[in-house]
Amino acid sequence: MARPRIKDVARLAGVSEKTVSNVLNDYVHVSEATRQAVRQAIDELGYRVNLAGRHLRRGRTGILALVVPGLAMPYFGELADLVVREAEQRSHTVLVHQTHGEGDRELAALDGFGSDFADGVILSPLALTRQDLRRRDPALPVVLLGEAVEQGVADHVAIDNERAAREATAHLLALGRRRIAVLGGREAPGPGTAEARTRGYRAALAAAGLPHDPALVRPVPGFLMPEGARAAAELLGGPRPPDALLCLNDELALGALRAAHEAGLRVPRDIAVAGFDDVERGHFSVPTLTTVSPDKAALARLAVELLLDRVGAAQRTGAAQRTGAARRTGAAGEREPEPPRERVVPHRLVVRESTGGPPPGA
Amino acid sequence: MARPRIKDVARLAGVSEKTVSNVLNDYVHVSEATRQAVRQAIDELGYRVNLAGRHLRRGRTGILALVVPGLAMPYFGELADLVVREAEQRSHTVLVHQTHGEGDRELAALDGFGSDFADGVILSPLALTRQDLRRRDPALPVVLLGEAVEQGVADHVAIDNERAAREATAHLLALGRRRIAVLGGREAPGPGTAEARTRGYRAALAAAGLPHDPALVRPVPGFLMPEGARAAAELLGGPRPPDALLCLNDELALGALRAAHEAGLRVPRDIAVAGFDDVERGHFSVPTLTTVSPDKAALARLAVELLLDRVGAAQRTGAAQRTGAARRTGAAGEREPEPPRERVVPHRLVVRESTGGPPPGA
DNA sequence: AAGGGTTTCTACATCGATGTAAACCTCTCC
DNA sequence: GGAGAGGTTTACATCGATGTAGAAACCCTT
Repeated sequence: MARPRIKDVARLAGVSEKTVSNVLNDYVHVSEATRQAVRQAIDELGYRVNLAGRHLRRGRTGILALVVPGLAMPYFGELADLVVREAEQRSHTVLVHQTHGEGDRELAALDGFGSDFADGVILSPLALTRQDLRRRDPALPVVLLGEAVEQGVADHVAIDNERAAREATAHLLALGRRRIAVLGGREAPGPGTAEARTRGYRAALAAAGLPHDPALVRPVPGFLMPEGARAAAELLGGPRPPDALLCLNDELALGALRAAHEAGLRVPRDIAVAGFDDVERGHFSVPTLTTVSPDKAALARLAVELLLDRVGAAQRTGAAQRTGAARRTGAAGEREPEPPRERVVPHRLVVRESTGGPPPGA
Repeated sequence: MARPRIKDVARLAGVSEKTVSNVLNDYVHVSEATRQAVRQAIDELGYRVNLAGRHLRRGRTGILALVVPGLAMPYFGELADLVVREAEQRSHTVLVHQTHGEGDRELAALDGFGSDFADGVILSPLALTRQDLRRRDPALPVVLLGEAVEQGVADHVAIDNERAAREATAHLLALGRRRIAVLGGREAPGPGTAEARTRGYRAALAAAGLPHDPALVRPVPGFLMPEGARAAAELLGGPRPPDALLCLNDELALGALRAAHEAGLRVPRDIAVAGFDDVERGHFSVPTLTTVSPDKAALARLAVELLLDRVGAAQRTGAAQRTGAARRTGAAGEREPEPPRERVVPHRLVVRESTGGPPPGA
């Protein structure tokens, strides 16, 4: 009637509970005969292991937390899709949290719920500082996406943002554009996706021997479409309008396309527009969007891979620390953790109509 | 050093473990003095309850599963955003699963992992049959979104799809359009979002005394942008092209806008386009998109509300069945479950440029 | 001051699965 | 034939929190 327990399976198969557990966990020293008997009892009862019990005993949940600004943003929706698939392939489940860009929520992910439910956290931070990351519970495996923080504090996966921005800017320059604005750009030094991309932009300008006009670097608070539309409208309606917009994500770029349309400008004739992220809508916008396309699948794969690797390591030392044996001998689990790893994911510039690329059919 | 347990708090505060537990759970009969002492010990040690232990004991995880076709689809991304927020407000966490429209994955959500991790499941099914739902474990609380299955099998939240489609069609008719195609339409009888919307479409035609041309009902496999583009291209390039496209979601509609553009047609002059879902992208497309806007926040709120209500009920009976008391008296927990509830969420037709609405600034 | 009723608190068992250590086999080989 | 090796199985303790039942402390009443 009620959901069967290991005890019930054991009784039916005429063996001990531990033997059932051994079968469940593919322990080698179980005779074929017993294994069969247990398997049959399991099938007969429709037994499925209870994760609460296993979790309590093992200290692992099989859940990974994915912490992103928001699923309503297509880039993160697409990314979450891939992370969920990837985790699934490795028999893990994904718990999604949204930060809405708020720093304390990012923090909470690191020491709050993170360790409660999840074996590890994949975090796409916007506001975290280096300090925050230093102060985190070192027992919780973390992988960072994007580059909102300095390197060397945790495993980290991202594209080479500076190079990508340089290439995109160079592409616009090669089209003959000379006043290129950066939507979402930020001049501040140090880490941060926006900062890195802005550096790449300036490097490209410098390489072309062009002067830098600070008025063309336009920060935005949230990297959303409305902000892109507004910022673009202001720039395009201003005294010395740009002839190209390098938008630091596709949301901003799609907003900018709309703004250009409303301003009665033709894209790319009057104004060229490029973005970052290669979200699917950019393939179908009018015009289609030139963009820096990160290898999102690789990003997701690497993030999950690095994380599970850490989880495994934490498990091994943690388990050792816990067992009586290790406790007795003392020094067992005190291995130093591996140093943080950096992984760079490939990207490519996809040229579409918004910077003079061919129509999709061509 | 290691993470503190209730035992440690109890020792430090000089009380029993149960008293600590009582403080943690706001049990009333704890003197103010002890409460303070325990609180202080908790703070001092930085204690946080271990969810594995609690889960095992209580039989509840505080996790809700959200099962959708895919997060890469903006509608489900936006919906997931809202569900996560809503669950958070009620101190629950959301686990996301993707079905990619595959029926067995939807099934797995109902009897597989669903009950493993989650207290309940919010499911947006595409392929499930009534049978599938009947056969599910009745102990697992489920709320269905959209209308892929007949009513009466589980709690269910959706807009009135038939009426919505009727209104949208009526709007197109009022513009003078006479050949209205349905992208994603399906003529099959019975349940299903596409079927309901197609019925609404036909009802509107009938009400206007117009004939029905089956060639104008164009099914699509996955409701994605490329499919919308392709289907629209074929219709628009066909022998008797339509003068309006009722697209059964915004993805299809955005794809159709692109196809119209490539066919050299002006929207809405040559062809009017309307969608469903009101994804944010439609506010910024060129032209902006007329769409049926469901009250997504209400959808998310109701779904979580209904689900938690069921979870609470299941908990009460389940708990009763488990305790010695109930087991002895026998008949305690055998209350019949509440019958399935239907909730209709409001929607409205938002008229934008793609059917002749005003530009956003106006 | 005894009795009845609360409040406050604790000892213990329990949720389900698995690690440990040791018992029990079976077989080999001297 | 008995020691030894190694495979197979089991009893028991354990992970951390909480429900139960009842003891202990307290309060009020008559």
